[in-house]
Amino acid sequence: MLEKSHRHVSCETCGARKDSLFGSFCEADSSNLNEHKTCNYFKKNQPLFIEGSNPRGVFCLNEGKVKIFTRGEEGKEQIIHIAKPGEIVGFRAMFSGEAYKVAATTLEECNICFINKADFLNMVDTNPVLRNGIMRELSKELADRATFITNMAQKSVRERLAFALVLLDDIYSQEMINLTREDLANFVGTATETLIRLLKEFKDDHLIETHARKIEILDKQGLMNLAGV
Amino acid sequence: MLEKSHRHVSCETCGARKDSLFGSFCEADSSNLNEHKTCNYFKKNQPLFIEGSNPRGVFCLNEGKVKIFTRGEEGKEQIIHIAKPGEIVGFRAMFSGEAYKVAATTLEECNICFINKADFLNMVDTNPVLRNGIMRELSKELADRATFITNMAQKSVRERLAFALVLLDDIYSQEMINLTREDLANFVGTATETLIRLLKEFKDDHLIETHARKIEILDKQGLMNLAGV
DNA sequence: CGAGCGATTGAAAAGACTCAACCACCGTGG
DNA sequence: CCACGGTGGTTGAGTCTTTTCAATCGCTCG
Repeated sequence: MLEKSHRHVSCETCGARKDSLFGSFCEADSSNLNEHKTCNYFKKNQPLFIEGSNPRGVFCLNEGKVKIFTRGEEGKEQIIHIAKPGEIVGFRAMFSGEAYKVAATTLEECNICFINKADFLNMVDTNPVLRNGIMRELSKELADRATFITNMAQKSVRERLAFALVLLDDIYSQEMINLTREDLANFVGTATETLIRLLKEFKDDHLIETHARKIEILDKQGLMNLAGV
Repeated sequence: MLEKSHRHVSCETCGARKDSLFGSFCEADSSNLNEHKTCNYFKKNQPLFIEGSNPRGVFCLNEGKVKIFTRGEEGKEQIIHIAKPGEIVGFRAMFSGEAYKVAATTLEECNICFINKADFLNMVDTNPVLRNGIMRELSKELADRATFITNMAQKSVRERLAFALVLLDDIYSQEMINLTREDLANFVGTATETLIRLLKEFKDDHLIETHARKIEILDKQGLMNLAGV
């Protein structure tokens, strides 16, 4: 469990690192990275950065989950992505030379390391493997977002919810999906009331079960069929 | 006007190049590029590449426009982007190591140069300015697509159409917007019939005028207000 | 001149949203 | 220990947007 305070993690032994963009780092690279990062504890619902602010560096998730979102006209959040341990958050804005167009906020208590912009860019410049990994990651996400757009445009809310639950099941892997109904609605792109009604239908169809706010997936294949994947 | 056949363009003198990712190329770079590219004529509605195929290189638009799209379940197109002269199409898939997740098809007669994958990647490897330009471009598009997703999720069809017309007015700059109603509907993310009805409303409100299929923007600011930008 | 595609219109149905009220859980402070 | 306030979750009813289906029109191409 997470201590309610700053906890120092060493990059050399960090379990999340091997799944990350830094996964290929040799020992020297890792120890260099370790010297340039700081390690921070974040409370639940604490922002990493907000829209319009200027990027100062990147965040490497060691423990906990973070939502990435934009806001529509009336301030309603649209969640674009939910990042899990091992993911680097905020590196896109390192290259665009612009302020953040998205915001990031913790969904749980988190342990997150921070790497300064200059240090990060320096690593990218000097490490071709890291650089290629980043370019691959950027490209893949671009493709993911094209699919996301198509889903939003062409699928019904029911289909999108089924799709979202399948995605979230992977992100939450061992645990159960644990989001407020509002966050889930903002991920699916619908009203909270509509979301709740559909969840009930899914329960009636034995696709899921709810335990308070947590959602247990009973029939992943059924959800995938419903989502049309 | 475009000749109905292959037309050779030299990179050194290409007008579209200076707006492109190759815009910063010095003379030596340009002439190197020129030696590695081929120049091709494309008919209207001719595919550059389709979903699922393997990337062989990148396409540099010299003249004409190209739609980039994915397909939903029933094969319905969702247009993600419309590329204009100066844009490089298909470079995302160069880095992902995967097959194309999107497809590209010409909307008009086009003159398009092709650069082989190996040559392109070699340029990226050896030219830091080009590389940084690409990383900046990838990052910006990622942000654009986040906005796109939010628009799809939160705006009404009317707002999305207004927004789309403003975007298209920039893309078509000097000319009038010239798309089939179906393509426009697939860009906005709606049914063709709905699109036509809304266009009529916009005409009644003196926001636009139609000349056969072409759309003339009369009140861009009015459209922007409607779109909520 | 006819075929066929793209554009347009009408009517009905469905999906989703809004608004309003109510419930349930949780932590706080008395 | 319990009442209180607040947030998050749930339900109902009515409305509106958007889609669907069907039919018609009009232009272009062979």
